[in-house]
Amino acid sequence: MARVSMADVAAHAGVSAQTVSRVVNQSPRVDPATRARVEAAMSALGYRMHRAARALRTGQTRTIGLVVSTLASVGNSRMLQAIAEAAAERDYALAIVTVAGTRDIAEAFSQLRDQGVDGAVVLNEATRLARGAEPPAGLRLVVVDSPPDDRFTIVQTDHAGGARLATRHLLDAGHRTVHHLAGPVTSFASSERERGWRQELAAAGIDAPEPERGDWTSRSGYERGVAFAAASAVFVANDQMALGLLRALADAGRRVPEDVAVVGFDDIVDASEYRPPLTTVRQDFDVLGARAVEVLVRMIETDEAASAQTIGASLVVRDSA
Amino acid sequence: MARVSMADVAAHAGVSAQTVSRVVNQSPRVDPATRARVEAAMSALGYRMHRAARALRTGQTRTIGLVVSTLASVGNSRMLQAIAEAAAERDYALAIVTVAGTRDIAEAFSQLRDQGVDGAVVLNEATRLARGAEPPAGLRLVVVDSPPDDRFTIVQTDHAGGARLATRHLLDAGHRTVHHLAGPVTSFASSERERGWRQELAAAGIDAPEPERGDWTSRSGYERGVAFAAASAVFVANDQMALGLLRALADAGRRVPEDVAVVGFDDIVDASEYRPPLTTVRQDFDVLGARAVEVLVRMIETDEAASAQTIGASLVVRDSA
DNA sequence: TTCGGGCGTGATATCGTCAACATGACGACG
DNA sequence: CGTCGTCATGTTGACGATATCACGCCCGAA
Repeated sequence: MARVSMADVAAHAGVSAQTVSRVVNQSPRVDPATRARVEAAMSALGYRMHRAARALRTGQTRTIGLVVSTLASVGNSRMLQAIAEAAAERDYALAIVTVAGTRDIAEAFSQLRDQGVDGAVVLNEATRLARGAEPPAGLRLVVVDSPPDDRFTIVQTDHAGGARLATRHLLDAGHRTVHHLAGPVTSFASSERERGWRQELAAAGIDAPEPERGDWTSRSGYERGVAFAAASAVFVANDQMALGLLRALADAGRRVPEDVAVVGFDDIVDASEYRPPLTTVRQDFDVLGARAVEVLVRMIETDEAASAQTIGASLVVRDSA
Repeated sequence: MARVSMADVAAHAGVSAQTVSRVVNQSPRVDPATRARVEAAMSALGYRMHRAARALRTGQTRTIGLVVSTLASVGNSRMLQAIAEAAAERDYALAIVTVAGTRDIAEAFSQLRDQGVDGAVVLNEATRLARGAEPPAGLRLVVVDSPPDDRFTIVQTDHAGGARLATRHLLDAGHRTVHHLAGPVTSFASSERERGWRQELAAAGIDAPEPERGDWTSRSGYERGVAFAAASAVFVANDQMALGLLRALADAGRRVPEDVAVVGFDDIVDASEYRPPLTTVRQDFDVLGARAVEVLVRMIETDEAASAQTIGASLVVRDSA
């Protein structure tokens, strides 16, 4: 019943433990016949690597951390799933660290260091990162959606480009201007989307109206929604706020899309069942998550810096605009 | 820059490494003065435990695994967050393992074993668990929402009770019967909710109409929704399907709640912004997740079996019924 | 023939921690 | 006053893997 170690496998195969190690680590310096014998012994005994032992010796845990503030946002959940799968594919374990209200980013870093992760993906903490704690030296970091920063590598959606697509779509439909319900000022994604919206309006020679600002939740979309009762076109910074806005507009007796056109951002799964089905900008969370892991693992294994990656966003036209 | 080990702390404090170990592990057999000296040395040098080394020696990784099939469901995301926080509070690391299409539960167990977790929480895999792989011997398991099974401990919401609340609410409003849009047959939560609905109807002497069946997604709610155009009251097995149903009813020219009353299940954050705001049964995901971790950690640390736990559900009355 | 070098393999030391046993000091008790 | 128990602390070895060096062997070049 005891655990099977390399020594057991070695004895069974009539070789030394070191040779077993070489087989496990795919060293080329092993005779094919020996390799086969060792592999047979491994499966006969049901050998499994002892990660802790390897970690102790090599200093690498083959674990990546994920720092996330909230999973209430549908996007974060989707990314988490993509990240979990990408990590598993590469045989890395995934350790989750949450950053809740009082527990701040510094504490998250400390937790990562304690757990000895080889690197970490950070979701949505750009501003806190910038303000707050210095990441522990030597911890490789990939941050999703962050302003440029040379302490880590960035992977992001082309928020501004997506916002331009949305704004353009509304302008092309003949609206004289496009209003905006933005996300919180602390969010990089939010400010990028706002920037794209301004750019596209500017390109059309239109003065941007003052945006409203929510906190990503559908409730805030509803609360800010009254401000748009007189608008004819609104670009909303995410789908969940768009949901609230749709209700606010209905309350105000405005029909969508006849009286007001609405475009969201994210394309979360439920967006197609909003009333009306929401025209929105699709973020490819799966690619984003997979890419973040890919970049991080490359940084860990080659010890080279990686350059920033931007993933395109596309417009999904449904009925709300 | 090298890592600070117990030996370094010991040298700094003028004691042996074993004494440092005793301080770290809160052994009572340490003189208070010595303890203070060691603690001072630890903070002076910035000592951190090396988890891998401890794991190698003790055989315990102080890590719990979380097996989850999908995070697309809002409930799972919420639970994950609660679990992450509860684990961090107890100084356990959390490792995520996903069970995607082809990668089945057996593979998840194998992954857990490789990672050497001390125990695991399994979300929503009751049926696969029952059918499929035997969990590795010695792996302590807490399963959320599962039929009784003596191989693991169960933590669950009182789905049936919640469903009865919903059904009762509709009957009390004067509806002659209550239709049901159920979840997939493979889901324990779904069958429990269906059971509660049937019970409450039976208690009122009403024959249960044949339920429709979706797959938890809002899209399936819309697709099955047409079947309820003639209904006057519908209990939907989760909020996301209710969203789709609301759209289907609107398409059919039916007003909610005037023509049809709808009650959902879960109380996800967006439910209050559905049109109309959704009356639904609230599951306390935070408590559920926290309880799962609490039970699991107790099982790990005391090596005793724990009994099943059921968390109550409550009705949140809004405008849809 | 001799020597250098590549190749497959083995022996040994070590990563940081903790379990088990050892030690020395001191006080209680008969 | 000798013996024994308790307490604080130290010493040793082992957990399972791998880095490093060392060893034979065989082949080709000098």
